[in-house]
Amino acid sequence: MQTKKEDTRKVILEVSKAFFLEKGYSKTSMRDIAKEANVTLSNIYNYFKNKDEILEVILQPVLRDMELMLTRHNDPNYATAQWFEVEDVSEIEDFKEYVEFITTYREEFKLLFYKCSGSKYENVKEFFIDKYTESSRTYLQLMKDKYPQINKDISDFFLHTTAAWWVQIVSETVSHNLNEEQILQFLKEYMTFGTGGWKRLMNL
Amino acid sequence: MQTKKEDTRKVILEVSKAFFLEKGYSKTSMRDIAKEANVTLSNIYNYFKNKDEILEVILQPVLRDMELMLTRHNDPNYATAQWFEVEDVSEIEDFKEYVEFITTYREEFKLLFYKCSGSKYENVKEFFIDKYTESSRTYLQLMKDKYPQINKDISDFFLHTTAAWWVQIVSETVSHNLNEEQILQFLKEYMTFGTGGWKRLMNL
Amino acid sequence: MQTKKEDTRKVILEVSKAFFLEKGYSKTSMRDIAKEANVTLSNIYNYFKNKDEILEVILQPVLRDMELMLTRHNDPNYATAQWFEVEDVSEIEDFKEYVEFITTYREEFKLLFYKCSGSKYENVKEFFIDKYTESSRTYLQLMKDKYPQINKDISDFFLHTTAAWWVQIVSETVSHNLNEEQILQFLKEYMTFGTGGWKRLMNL
Amino acid sequence: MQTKKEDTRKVILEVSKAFFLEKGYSKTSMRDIAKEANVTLSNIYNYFKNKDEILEVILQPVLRDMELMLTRHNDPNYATAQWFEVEDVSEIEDFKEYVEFITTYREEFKLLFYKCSGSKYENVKEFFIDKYTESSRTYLQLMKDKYPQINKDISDFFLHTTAAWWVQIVSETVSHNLNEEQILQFLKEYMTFGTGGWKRLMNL
DNA sequence: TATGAATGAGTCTTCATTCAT
DNA sequence: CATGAATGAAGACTCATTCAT
Repeated sequence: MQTKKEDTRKVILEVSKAFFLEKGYSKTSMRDIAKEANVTLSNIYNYFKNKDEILEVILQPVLRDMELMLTRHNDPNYATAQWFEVEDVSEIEDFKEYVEFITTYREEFKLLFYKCSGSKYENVKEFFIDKYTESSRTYLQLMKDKYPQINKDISDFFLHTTAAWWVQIVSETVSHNLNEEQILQFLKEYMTFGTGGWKRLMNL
Repeated sequence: MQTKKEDTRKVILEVSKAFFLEKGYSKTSMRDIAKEANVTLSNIYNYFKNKDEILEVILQPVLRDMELMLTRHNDPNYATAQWFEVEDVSEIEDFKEYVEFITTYREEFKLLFYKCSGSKYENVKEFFIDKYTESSRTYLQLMKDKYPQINKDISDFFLHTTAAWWVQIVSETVSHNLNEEQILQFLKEYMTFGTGGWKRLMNL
Repeated sequence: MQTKKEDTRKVILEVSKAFFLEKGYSKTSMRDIAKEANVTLSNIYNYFKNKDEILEVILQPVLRDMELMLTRHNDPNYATAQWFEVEDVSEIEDFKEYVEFITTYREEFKLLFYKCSGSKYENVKEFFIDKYTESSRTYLQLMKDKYPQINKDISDFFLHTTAAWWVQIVSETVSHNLNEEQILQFLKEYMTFGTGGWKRLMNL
Repeated sequence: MQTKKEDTRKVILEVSKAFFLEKGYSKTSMRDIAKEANVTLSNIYNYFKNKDEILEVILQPVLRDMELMLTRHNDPNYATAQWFEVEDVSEIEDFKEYVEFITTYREEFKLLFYKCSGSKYENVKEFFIDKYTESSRTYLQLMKDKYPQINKDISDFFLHTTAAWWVQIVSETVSHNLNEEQILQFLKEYMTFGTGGWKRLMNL
């Protein structure tokens, strides 16, 4: 039976994703994929130039949306409106967006954070943390402008650390298969803790 | 000419450590090590029974001391005396111990946290996080006994998350090559932030 | 130029068989096979999953037919009709089957009985002897029912020993390259000797 | 502590024997031996020129005595006095010698028959069978001279086969750890069976 | 005699990738 | 698009043996 080109491609991707999630990138062989996808080994190379590219294609969507999200959150207009001014944490708007994001890309995140050692993405975590740190830095600057009495000596490393915490949270939310409700409950705790922490640290 | 056994052993260990740090455990081959150490491949096996054992020997000291530290910190007497009752964060005693620990084992930590996928240690991080979560849980229980008005609904996942944060911090302190002073400054921020956060979260 | 898959496979099998017969299983290396078969070492693994499987494929037919033969001969109806009731030994029916069996699988038997130490078949001889002993035991029981005056004290070890003799005979028939005629002559002697022996031993 | 030369040698031999029996010749490494014998690996080579020689020394006594026994039994005077003229099998003289021989060299026989594949002795069985066949041939010739009416057409292969049976028996007696009594009982069965067989085969 | 150190040729096996058809 | 066949470099590990001291 003849399969349409796009179908084959899709099957390869699905099978690869499943294997990567199950055994990890480097412990999945092209042969594994070929066999499970009912495709000849060599035919895979008609669709993807190598093993790395398969992973690349799989991760492309998350990475793109992540990028988008991060740049959007770096927008000054967006940034200042938030967080530690809030009393009732559940009011915060972008919770929903965040939760949806996580649940949409659950598997891709797992892949990204736990299963791609050996590939060129094995240091993605660092990359995101750096991006997020950058984002926090900008935000903090805005805060300083707005509230001049603020503690000015927050180290870059501390920012880095909170960013890392955040990324860690995303990856664990995903790996522990938290459902939407659990995520929301957790986020409240996290925000409560976070606002308390930031306020004290900033002498607000 | 006869090289003293301990010399060769040391060279192998040093070379291995360097390679592991540079390229990661699984991308370092026994041949790499042999060549760089000016030793025949097979001779390595006169010193270590396999690749894993090399890593084991390298990591043994950190792991032992880490274990010691963790069990000591799990002592209830020790646990309650700390943290968010403190006003001036810099008073806290074991900062020094912690800092020394990190600086002593800088490279081993890097190895442990970033470079040993493919070895039997690839899940140490999870292991430590779990240990630490357990430790936090105990601590929280003690707090609840002491302050009955405390917020009782802190989720286990949140505890897990803070534990992960902490482990993350250790690993980053190390990977960013923070010097003692920087670590100390950071720790103060961290404690300040943390006490603020916990107090708010617990309605203290 | 593309060789047909079955050709290469066949060549590998033939070369392997020849080597195994010549040097034994464990002293034949995959390299030996590859070189002699004009195939890359790794290409062998496209046909067989490991060294053991090569031997397995070579021996499969004999083992299957052997199994068949043994189960068929364990049939009670079959068993009692035979042997020491016969006066003229050459009447016995299944001589032909047996002889054909041996001549068909001459080389495989050699392999099986003399050349596969180190492989998972290294204890086949014991296996067959045990099967055959079991078979003899059943047969003897039937005889006891039929001829109550029979000597009842034949030790299990003796049965084992005759079974071993039989298996030994098969393996030697093969290793000495006896032709059909020689086998037949021998079988007559064997039957004559055997009936004489059993009759005396059983007081018949 | 200084060990006397002969002691070391003895220890090496004992340990080797134990290992060979346990794991087989080729799966026992010189290192295994050295470690267990508390001797340095290289020191073994001061006592034996290589691995094969160790086995050689271990097997030397059995082989020598076996040789002696075989040549003695080939003596015409000795040969004719025996076997199928006897009515009560238990009268036969050399049973005791045989049994003692087996029990004395039990372990060496095990080694010889089951555990030395990979060594130069891996075909000892064939060697013994051939010797024994030769012996039977001589004996048969003597019989023919004495009883002219004897069936003259006993094939060499049949002789070979009975020789093989005999050797097989020795090896199994040993591997099944039969005690003296069991050996004796078995020998009676064997002789009874054998005389019955030979008489019928020879038309006596 | 004894030792510690070292060696080199060897084992089987894996895998991403290429190439002619 | 698809296939079957093949490849080469690499992987970890083993082991009898030698050599300088």
